[in-house]
Amino acid sequence: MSRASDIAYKKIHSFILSEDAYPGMQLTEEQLAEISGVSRTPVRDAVQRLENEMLLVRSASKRLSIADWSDDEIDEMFTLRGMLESHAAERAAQKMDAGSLDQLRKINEALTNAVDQPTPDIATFLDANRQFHDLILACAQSPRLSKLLPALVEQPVVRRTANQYSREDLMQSRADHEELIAAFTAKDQNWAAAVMTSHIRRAFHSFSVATQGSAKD
Amino acid sequence: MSRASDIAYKKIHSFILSEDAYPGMQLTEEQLAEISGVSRTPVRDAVQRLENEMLLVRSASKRLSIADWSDDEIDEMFTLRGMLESHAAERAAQKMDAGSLDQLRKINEALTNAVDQPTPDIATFLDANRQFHDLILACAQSPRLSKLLPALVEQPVVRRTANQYSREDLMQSRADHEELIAAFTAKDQNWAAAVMTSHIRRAFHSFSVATQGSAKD
DNA sequence: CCTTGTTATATTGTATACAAATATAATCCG
DNA sequence: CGGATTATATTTGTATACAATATAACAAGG
Repeated sequence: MSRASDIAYKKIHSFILSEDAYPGMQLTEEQLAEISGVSRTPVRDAVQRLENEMLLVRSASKRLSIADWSDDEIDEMFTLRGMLESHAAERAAQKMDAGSLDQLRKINEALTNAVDQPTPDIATFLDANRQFHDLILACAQSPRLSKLLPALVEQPVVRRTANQYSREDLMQSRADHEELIAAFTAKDQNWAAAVMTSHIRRAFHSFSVATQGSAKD
Repeated sequence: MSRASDIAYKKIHSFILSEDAYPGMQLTEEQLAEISGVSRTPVRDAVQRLENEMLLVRSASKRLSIADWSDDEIDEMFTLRGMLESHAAERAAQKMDAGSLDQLRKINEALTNAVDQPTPDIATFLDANRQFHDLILACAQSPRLSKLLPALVEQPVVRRTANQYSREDLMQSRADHEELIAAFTAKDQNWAAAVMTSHIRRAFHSFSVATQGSAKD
């Protein structure tokens, strides 16, 4: 992507993740230009991307605000993500080569190390986790999946809850990844798809519990 | 959407469908501005939308061209569309109300009339077909699905082949729609999803036959 | 005091001018 | 003549100024 509009995208994205932002928050393009340090033109490009990812929403009168998802929408999001990532795993199981398998193993080692700390290193865990899923997506070799999935991963949802994941949750994720690798090694599409489905569904329920818990605070 | 960028979107979209355009065709933003009758600014907005729908593609050096899909990509496209539309039908079966059901029936009547001509009225058929699927999508009440699906429907693919559909194909579509209505009436999610899956898969195979045939010409 | 209509203000949308990047053409050297 | 290299032209990217539109503030009438 181009320079300024890319900067704008990143800056706005991380602003949305920051503490200064909140769901439903109203924003103007000029404010975002201020935050990004570029003019409104590239900001509008970035905003359109973020609208597509549904992180930003435009009201009927074209005003911008940060998305605020209902419980039903989040449920739906995980469901769709589960469908598409399972499908990606299915395809990846067919097309995976030895090099990619090796890389998956390495990534999951890094992930394991991040969890195996006195206090788990969440940031590293999340990064390795993303790499793991991205590599599978790449192996699926479907430009369309690669276009659709990012809009469902929704890092904000992930990050806002990951800190509340228990060590058990993290270890289970690690174990799922191991099983995925086994399925890929066996080139077993159905196995890979099934593991991926439960992997995502579990993430959903961890998420639900975590947010319910925080709502009580 | 806004006025000029909306005009640009429509004009460019129909240009891509027109005879003057062909897959892989290189275009400049200025040309598109010329076609649209507006300046490059709203054209760029429209182009980004069309990129998301993967009708336009940007090369590494940011040059624009009309997408040219491989057989594998088209297969994948129908597969994903099948997954998502089935899911939409599943949700719609739960949430469908009497009014919407009525509307579906009316739309399918119009579709039937279009087919029941000495020479089937393809344009009307396609329009009614789109309305039918759009209404189901609306009933599914999932903003995310509504965002993702349009990128998979790819009207160009539909239109380029619809003229080659036989009357039998069209009648079968009509029958599928009737059965969908029945499934919705019975509020049977599984039934609705299954019918939708085969409906899309059939469309895919009609498409494959049609394009293979035209390739022989 | 509420409602409605009007004016002022803020925000988004568009056009244009210019800067940066890229591709194409021309030139030079081997 | 071929290949690299510079020069030119084309194309995309960005900033800014202005136009259109929506919201907010406020005044007048009921």
